[in-house]
Amino acid sequence: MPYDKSNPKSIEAYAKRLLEKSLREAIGGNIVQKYSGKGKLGQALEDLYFNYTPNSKAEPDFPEAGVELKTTPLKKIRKGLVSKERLVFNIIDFNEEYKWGFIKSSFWKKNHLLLLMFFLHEQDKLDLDYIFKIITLWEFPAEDLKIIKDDWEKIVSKIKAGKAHELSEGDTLYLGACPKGANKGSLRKQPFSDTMAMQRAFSLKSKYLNFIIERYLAGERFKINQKNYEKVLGNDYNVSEPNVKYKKLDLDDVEPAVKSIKDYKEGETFEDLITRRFSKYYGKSEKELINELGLNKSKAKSKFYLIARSIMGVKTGKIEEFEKADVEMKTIRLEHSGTLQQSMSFGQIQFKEIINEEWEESFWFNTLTKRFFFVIFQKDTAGELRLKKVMFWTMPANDLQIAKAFWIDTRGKIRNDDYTHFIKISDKRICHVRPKGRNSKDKMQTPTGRMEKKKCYWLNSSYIKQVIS
DNA sequence: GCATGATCATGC
DNA sequence: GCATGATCATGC
Repeated sequence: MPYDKSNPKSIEAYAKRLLEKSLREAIGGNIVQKYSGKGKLGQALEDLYFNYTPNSKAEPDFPEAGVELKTTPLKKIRKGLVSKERLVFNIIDFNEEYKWGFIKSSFWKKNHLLLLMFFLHEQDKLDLDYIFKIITLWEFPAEDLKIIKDDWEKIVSKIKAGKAHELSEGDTLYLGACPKGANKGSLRKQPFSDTMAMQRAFSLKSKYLNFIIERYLAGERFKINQKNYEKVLGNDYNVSEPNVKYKKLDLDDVEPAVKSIKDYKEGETFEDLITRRFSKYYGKSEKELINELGLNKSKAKSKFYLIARSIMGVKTGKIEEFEKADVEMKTIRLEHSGTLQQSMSFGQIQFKEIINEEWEESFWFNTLTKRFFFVIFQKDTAGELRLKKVMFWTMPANDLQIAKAFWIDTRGKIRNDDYTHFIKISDKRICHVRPKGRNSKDKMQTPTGRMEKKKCYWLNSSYIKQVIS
């Protein structure tokens, strides 16, 4: 064997020979037909390159080394290379996963040490011809692992409560429970309820992967037990990396809100900690906040973000945890009476895209299954906005079904070239369609080639009011 | 007072 | 130039 199967560094070094190559180039000759087609790259690698039989066992792919092999696609954007999709781990066995703690969980047993192999996905290429761009061992930094463990606990607590059918990716921050299976409709039994639940797998959010990518491109390398590994490394495995110039990912500067594990109080989750930091400022007016936090008289648009960021302990750039978890922060302003000043707007409806979308891949589904962070202000009797409270939130499964019906209706209207009968706020269906553009002449092309006023997705103010009360 | 349409301001 | 968050204007 060209590598030491009990030595993670050796496995990594051998894997790195694939950098800037495709599997076909590395192996040469004919490749057995059974490994063509979507999703077969990982299996082909295991069988043809690492020479072991692919398995779907509970243990890692390289059991002696405790290493789990993961292949995952990159895509090119203007800034460089980013993750194309979430990284999917093992399927969650609802009937087993809750029985033991995190350390003994199927997730941790299998995935505590990953060999990540990122390849560049290109249209019209077969899997075997994708070029590997990033190959690295990966284990989670302690600060991230804390959040991942809490995420796992949250998923398991929902199973224990007989609510596996209500799981959503937006329940958690880094480790998600994503839909998995043929047409995403595969149903599984759960132990504490008779309701069938959608089959789900553990997954890492695509945004989280971008941070792994960036750290790698910035030159950070896998460091655990380096000395121990180096002692047993023979020259055979000492493969230097090809001299390839990567463009460093130009992600925005980020700073973590939690600087150290020690920031947590006993039993606290990340969300508890953030809420605690905000609660000290409840009741303060906008002006008081700006003064106390020592902020410059802020520009109107980013004012609320700057206040929130500062309370969280982040001085410049963006909030790292929120970026990784793809948390959507929204400011909500309430009248003194408690009603919302306005409904909540989201992205534009892409007329040409929505007609070809399926619900679980749609823009609206992906938006609503995010984790939200609401920062809520309310006007006092003098009309001054004061911080009322903050909350993390994800749309409950029942409401998501209403949003789905709304989305199907909207897609249908656009398919029928009907732009005048969208669901309105007065229909009280949680969400509605409303115009939003530079002005009424700001238009977008329809699938039929006409031009129509730009529209966007909204959540009804009355719905948000009910959610936050 | 609310629904609906429209537009402004900012930053990428 | 355009998307996005914020906000305004009008009419029922």
